Amino acid sequence: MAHTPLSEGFFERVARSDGGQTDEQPVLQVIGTRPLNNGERYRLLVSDGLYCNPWVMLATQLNELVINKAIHRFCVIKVRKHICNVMNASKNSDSSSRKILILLEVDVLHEGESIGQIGNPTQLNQDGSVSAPASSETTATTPAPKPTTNGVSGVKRPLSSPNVAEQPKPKTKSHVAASNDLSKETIAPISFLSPYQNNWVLRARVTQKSDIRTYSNSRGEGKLFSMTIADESGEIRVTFFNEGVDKNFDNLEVGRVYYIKGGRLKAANKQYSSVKHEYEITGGNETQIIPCDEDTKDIPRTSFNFVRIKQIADTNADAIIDVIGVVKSVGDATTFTAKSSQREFTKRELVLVDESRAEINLTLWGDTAVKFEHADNPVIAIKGVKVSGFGGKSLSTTQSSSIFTNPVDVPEAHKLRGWFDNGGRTEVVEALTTQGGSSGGHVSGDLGSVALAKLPIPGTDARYDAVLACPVSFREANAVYKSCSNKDCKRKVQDANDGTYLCPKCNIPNNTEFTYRYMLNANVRDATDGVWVTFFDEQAKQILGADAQVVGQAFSDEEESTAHRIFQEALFQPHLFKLRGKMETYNDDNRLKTTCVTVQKLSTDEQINFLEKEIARLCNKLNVTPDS
DNA sequence: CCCCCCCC
Repeated sequence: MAHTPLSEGFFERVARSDGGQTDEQPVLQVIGTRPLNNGERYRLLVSDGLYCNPWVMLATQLNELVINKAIHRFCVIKVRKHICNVMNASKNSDSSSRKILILLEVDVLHEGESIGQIGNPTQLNQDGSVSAPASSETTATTPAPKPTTNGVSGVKRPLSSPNVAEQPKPKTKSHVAASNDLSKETIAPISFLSPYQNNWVLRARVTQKSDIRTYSNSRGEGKLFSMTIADESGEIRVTFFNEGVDKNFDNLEVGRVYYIKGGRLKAANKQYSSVKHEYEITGGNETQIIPCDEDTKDIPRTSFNFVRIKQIADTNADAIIDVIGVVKSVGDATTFTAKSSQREFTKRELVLVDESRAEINLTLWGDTAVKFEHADNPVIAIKGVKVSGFGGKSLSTTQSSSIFTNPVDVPEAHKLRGWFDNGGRTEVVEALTTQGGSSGGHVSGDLGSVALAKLPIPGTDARYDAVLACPVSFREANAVYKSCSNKDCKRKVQDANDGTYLCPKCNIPNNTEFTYRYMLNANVRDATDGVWVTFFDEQAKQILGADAQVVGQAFSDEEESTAHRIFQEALFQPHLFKLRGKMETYNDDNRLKTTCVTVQKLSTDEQINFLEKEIARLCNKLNVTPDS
């Protein structure tokens, strides 16, 4: 079948050019495709008729072409736009630099089936170089390449075209290097790593390094640290244990480039890491790490996968993500004792904001919390921070989080700096974390209005809603009850009508004492609706401004008017109520029961602030910008 | 081989 002629010799011209850039728009044939990182991007085996080049990647925006099979085996393409990434294995050895072509714009000229393979192309050298003019097919006289078990680069793993991939490759350069000179070995791109390859050597920058952590479990105890390394192709997490910690921790520096050879690959558990790679490396005795002090400009300095703050609203709790934001406010470091474990903790709360018009609370822990003293609104980038469901959504550092303050190599940091200093500072944005959170449990659903707080809850979980509302009516008569006088017992006592009160729980005989406590039903209303809410002692006392003893005594003394005045004065006072909604079955009826968890009296400024944030939230939801 | 990461 007739087809457009291939641009014969194109790969040879690329190989022989400086930097690999040509002005050509070559016509090429795709011999095979292979997904990398679970289809995150595609690597192609491509022929120009004379040479077959495995170092071709499809730009991710063109993934669709492979997925919908527009690009498949033996199809002929015209490359409208491409770039060439040169990865230097060694500065002093041009022949060992590898040129990776990334196809940016592609037209598919012919489907593949009816064409078949065009010509009999020769595989390029493993480092992407050309040994001899393709016209002189003298491959038999050139030294054989290292056996494919070498696996240095991933080339040996057949793409979808074994007949081509397994052809003997012409080779002029030996890749057997002295073990202490990794720089002479062929370098594998990180994104190509898989457990099916051995003997790889990476040239990668350490972009993040954790502290050393010890652990103790049923299998014993030990210590470990992990780091993220990156090259132009991607990033991967590397973990060292025990002796590996002693051997490597002090020698590894964040920001520096190393040759790394040897280590076991295993599936990465995404649950614990934000690093984008299907696998991770476990270092062992065989692992060699040697600093690369040559020109390393080609290796990226950072490897973040930032999630915009607004996007965290839709991110599951417990996810580990990378975040960048301006520190809008910094709390003090505080130390407290956890009730459950009696252990002492130090934490510090920050508020992070970004251009997505959203802000979120971030809790730092331990040493990180103590040392974080930046009052001047720095930009911080965090690699590996945990999303928490507390108070809506919040963030919490873990021992493997790394914080980069005002990072110079992160373009987003400069953009954020500019945004914050030119108006962002005073912009009203949506708060993903309700101030102070709710008292435990998980928060879901919308925050902000009584109408939303009244919606039934599917399932059995509780829902927490923060509303700015006023009490408009009280059930005064049943506002207080006589409770057990025992400290911390809130049970209602039975009045024996002989001056003694029996608590069914504490069972103190002939107890003449009791304590008045509130269990107050109030109708709480905002512009959207009203809802009946139960207030227990502490919260009721806050809105009424009087102890239950005062109200109880007034009722008991038949001075209802005294009690009534207390209720009257509490009407229509705006508060920020945290409401807890839970479905309850009552007479076969499934209805929402609402109790008040916290009460906060708001100043006028605070009320305005709350309403502005609520407007910002709604605008974010509708994707509109509020008129100022 | 970790992966607990804390509290309201």
